[in-house]
Amino acid sequence: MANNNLTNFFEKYLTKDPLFLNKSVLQSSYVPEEILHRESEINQIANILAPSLRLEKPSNIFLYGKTGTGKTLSVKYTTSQINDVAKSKDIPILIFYVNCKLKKVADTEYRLMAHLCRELGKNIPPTGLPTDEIYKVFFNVIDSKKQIIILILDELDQLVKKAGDEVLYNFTRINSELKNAQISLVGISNDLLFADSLDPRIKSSLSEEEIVFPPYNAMQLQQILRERTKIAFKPGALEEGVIEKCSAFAARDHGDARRALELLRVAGELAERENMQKVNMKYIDQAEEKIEKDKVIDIVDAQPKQFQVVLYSVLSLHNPKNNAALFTGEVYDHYKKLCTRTNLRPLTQRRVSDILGELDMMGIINARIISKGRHGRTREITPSLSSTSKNKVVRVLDERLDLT
DNA sequence: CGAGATTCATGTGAAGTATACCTTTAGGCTTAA
DNA sequence: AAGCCTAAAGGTATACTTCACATGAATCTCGTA
Repeated sequence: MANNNLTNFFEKYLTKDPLFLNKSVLQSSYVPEEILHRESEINQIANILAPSLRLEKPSNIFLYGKTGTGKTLSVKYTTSQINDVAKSKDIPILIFYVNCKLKKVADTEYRLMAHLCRELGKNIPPTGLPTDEIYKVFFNVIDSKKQIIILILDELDQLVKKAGDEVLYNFTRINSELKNAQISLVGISNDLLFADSLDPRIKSSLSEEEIVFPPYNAMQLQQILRERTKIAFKPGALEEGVIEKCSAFAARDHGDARRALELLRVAGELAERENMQKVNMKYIDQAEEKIEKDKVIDIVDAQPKQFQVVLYSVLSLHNPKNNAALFTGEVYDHYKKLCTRTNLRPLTQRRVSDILGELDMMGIINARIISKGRHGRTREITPSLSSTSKNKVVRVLDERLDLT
């Protein structure tokens, strides 16, 4: 009879009136027909990249701006237009988009190059080849004919932080060795101070042009949301004031449009699940919470086991009542105990120290290095999670780790 | 009382190791003439 | 004799370990007011 219930459920589900017309419009990968409030930035990018259509190498560009200010969107939009023109006129332009943040895709020099070569149809093993070998492959494929290559490196700061700036140096240098093709780089970073940490030579050649993306304000966010909801939702599916609230939420911290859209989408999903005819305010609050939780859990889930154990150690030692900071030593001791309990070979403190640093970079914990004077130096660690998502993370980790 | 010297608990950089994976090469076996 | 397969050799990237040295403010020491 459980089956009957289910069939019932599904049948009912089908007869239900969906709130959404086209949910994909709210996803961050969606590129709308018209991009609001970014005309001047798009124009600049277009101007800079336009020479590529005449097979001249465009200047390298560096784009800055906080998350969700439309950097990626603007670049993708402009380059896809270029691509269209190039296709129709048979101009040889190759455009690559690489997100350097994705682990296992482009977080080291080798992996970035391997990824690019694979895009070009070459089969590159995940390890084993010398890095210059990969460069050679890349070089040869690219230089096989006259063409312009536009290489977009999103979240470039992540790559440089992990792999150093040599990669960029190689890219800027490679142009002088190419006989036929030319590469231009489009770097995207949401860390405004990032460029200062680069080698000055690299910095000057990489940021021949610079564009800064300012955050959207609440009014602009509202317009953006309105445009998208027209396509995404059934007319009248949103209660009065919902859009305003979403944009206010997102404008509060640095005008993040991606966040506003996600908020709206998740709120809609929650409302639909509860068979509501309209999305009202309370779902936005719920959505806010759900998004944070899901995001963290996705990240945590994708981590290697050792990272999870270290995180688990931090979370279980942490006392939410007094929110006292933890120190590396205690975390490590507890971690070792956890390892024997889960039959895992413990890593050295050296490594755990690095792992804590990486967890900090991911924003799951806060780790600040302090000196306690006579009592040495250590990291001062607190989890940076709301208590609900912390509990959920602990539960997920429990499940993951106890199996062994 | 205050300027240095000391000290502690880790941070951090460099170099080394283990593992997993790659290509190349040489030897041995099979096959076809 | 040519062709194919296999295993060994030689090479690399990555995650981790080992070793050694660096840090930086609380605390101690000791000379001086």
